[in-house]
Amino acid sequence: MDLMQIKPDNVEAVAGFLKGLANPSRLLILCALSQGEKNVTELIAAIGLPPTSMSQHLSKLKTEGIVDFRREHRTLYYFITHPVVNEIMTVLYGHFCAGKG
Amino acid sequence: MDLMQIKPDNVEAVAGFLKGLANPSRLLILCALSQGEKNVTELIAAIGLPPTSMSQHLSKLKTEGIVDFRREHRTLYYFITHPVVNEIMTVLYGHFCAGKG
DNA sequence: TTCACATTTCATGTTTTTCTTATATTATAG
DNA sequence: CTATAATATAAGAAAAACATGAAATGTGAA
Repeated sequence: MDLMQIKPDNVEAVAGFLKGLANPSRLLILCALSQGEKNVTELIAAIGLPPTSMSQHLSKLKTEGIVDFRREHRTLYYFITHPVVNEIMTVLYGHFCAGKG
Repeated sequence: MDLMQIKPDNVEAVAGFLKGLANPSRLLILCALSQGEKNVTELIAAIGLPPTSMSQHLSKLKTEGIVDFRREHRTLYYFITHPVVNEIMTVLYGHFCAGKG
């Protein structure tokens, strides 16, 4: 059973992806986006983060290829692009949150 | 579909867990341990990390509850304890490594 | 054009991570 | 008890992440 061996070539990419996820604010952002796309103002309202901070977190998520956005007039709608995000979030939810309230 | 909403109370714990994983050296350590327990010397040989660095990474993994060890004479055998680790590694492998060599 | 809105970028300070070197602990052998 | 092997802890500096406030960008409205 050798299925989960990550190749050395890929290790940096995987670590970068995980770093993208490994922050409380970004996890909340991804939870919000897992329900569907949201614009920055909506995310700020939902999570209670200063606009500047929100923008930087979104930028980091975008750099890692985890989210992308589409523009509609002045408004940017962010959405999850990385297909593995929902899988991982589901696994995490199942372990950390299920059966706790 | 609200399955992957992580509660605010748990967000710090989840982020901490992900930070434990989000490092190239620690991913390689976990890959090695996913094949079964290994002692520190074996891990050093397998991954090529200075002993001090290895010890510190193992310590961090232990702090996050991701690994534990058992002692046998002078030798400490580390193993993965956190049940969600293998699930996550499998998801990551499937996305980042499968079909690439 | 001028103004306001939505969002980003820049600059800066603080905290966290990571690496490195040196020292310490623990267990076994002699 | 002394020496050595296996591993951990301490302490330092360098690098990355994070938060904050000020200024800038791009878009649409008047």
